[in-house]
Amino acid sequence: MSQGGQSQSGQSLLFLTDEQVRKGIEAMFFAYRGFTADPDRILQTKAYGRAHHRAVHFIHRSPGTTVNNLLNILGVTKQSLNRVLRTLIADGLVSSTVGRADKRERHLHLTDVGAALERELSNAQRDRMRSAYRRAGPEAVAGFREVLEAMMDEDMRHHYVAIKDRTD
Amino acid sequence: MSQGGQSQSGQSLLFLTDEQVRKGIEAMFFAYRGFTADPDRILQTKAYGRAHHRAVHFIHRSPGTTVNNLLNILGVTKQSLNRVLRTLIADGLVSSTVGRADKRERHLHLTDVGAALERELSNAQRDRMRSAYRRAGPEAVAGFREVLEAMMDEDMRHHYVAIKDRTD
DNA sequence: AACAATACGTCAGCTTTGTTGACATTCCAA
DNA sequence: TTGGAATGTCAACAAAGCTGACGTATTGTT
Repeated sequence: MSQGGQSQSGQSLLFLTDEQVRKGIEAMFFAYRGFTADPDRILQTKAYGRAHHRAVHFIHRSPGTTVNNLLNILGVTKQSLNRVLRTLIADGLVSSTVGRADKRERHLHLTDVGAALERELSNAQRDRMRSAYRRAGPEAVAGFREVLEAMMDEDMRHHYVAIKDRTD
Repeated sequence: MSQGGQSQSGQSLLFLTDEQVRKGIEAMFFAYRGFTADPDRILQTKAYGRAHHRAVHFIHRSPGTTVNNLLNILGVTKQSLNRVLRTLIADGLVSSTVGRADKRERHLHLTDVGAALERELSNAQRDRMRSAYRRAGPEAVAGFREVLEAMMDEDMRHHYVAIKDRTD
């Protein structure tokens, strides 16, 4: 099942050798570092962290979303998210309004200041993504997305597809 | 520069709209969670964390590597890495031997027990990667890798390519 | 031989971001 | 109407990153 044996099994399966797969793993590791590097640099100057970025991103993405919904998307505990939301609300980047139908829920929106931060972070991250896309070309990008989608957990793919459908 | 305007600019640039790029960003986020989910589950049962996984992975990858070299690859401080290495060495998963040529250096190797853990973690992560590769197909995989490489920081691409050359 | 630089380890203390546990409020269904 | 489920908040703790300071052994330079 290891290196040597598989190299003889024809070209169509070559890309599935352990070595090839492991290289994909490392590519994922190094690329994710680059992926977060630019926003991280910006956040550091503002006493916020990656968790704040994620919250701001998905609130921008789905305005009026509830805490619970955000929880499911981000995959963290509500206590962990709450700490982040608390500072964002205190700093006036996010507004939390009691639900009309269900008063237990809080609906989250970005304020103008919050939207400005979101844009700054997005732009930095998008620039890198865009330049990677340009260098790799459209077909590579299609493959990139296909593999990423196949790599997600079922439930997350659902979130991703839901989002995709809403805005495509 | 936003959604509406770009959709008219011809098919060859369509994939560069803000929306398309943002979707790539979210794909990256969700996929990375899937990417680490399986090893994380295993690690949790053994009182180790993702940091231990990374150390074990790269020691397996480059047997005999020095602490300093590992530091550069992982992009963390020596204090942070040291905490992890200390427990791995104490638990008998990693051996640290004084360098022959330069006695200041410590060369790191996995013990049999360490190699066994590495295999267990790798297998879990590779299984997911392999199945994603299968579902997406060879061309998608090539594109996947191209985009990831283009997304890395320069210095990290160097590490990645160096590794790639050694084993291809 | 003396001195600076390098490689590694460690201590102390702080930050971010994850966790569990306890609790208040609100809604809904028996 | 009352008890359970759901939503959200507060408190305390853990993992893993960080900076800064320092000690020791070794190497390289002058």
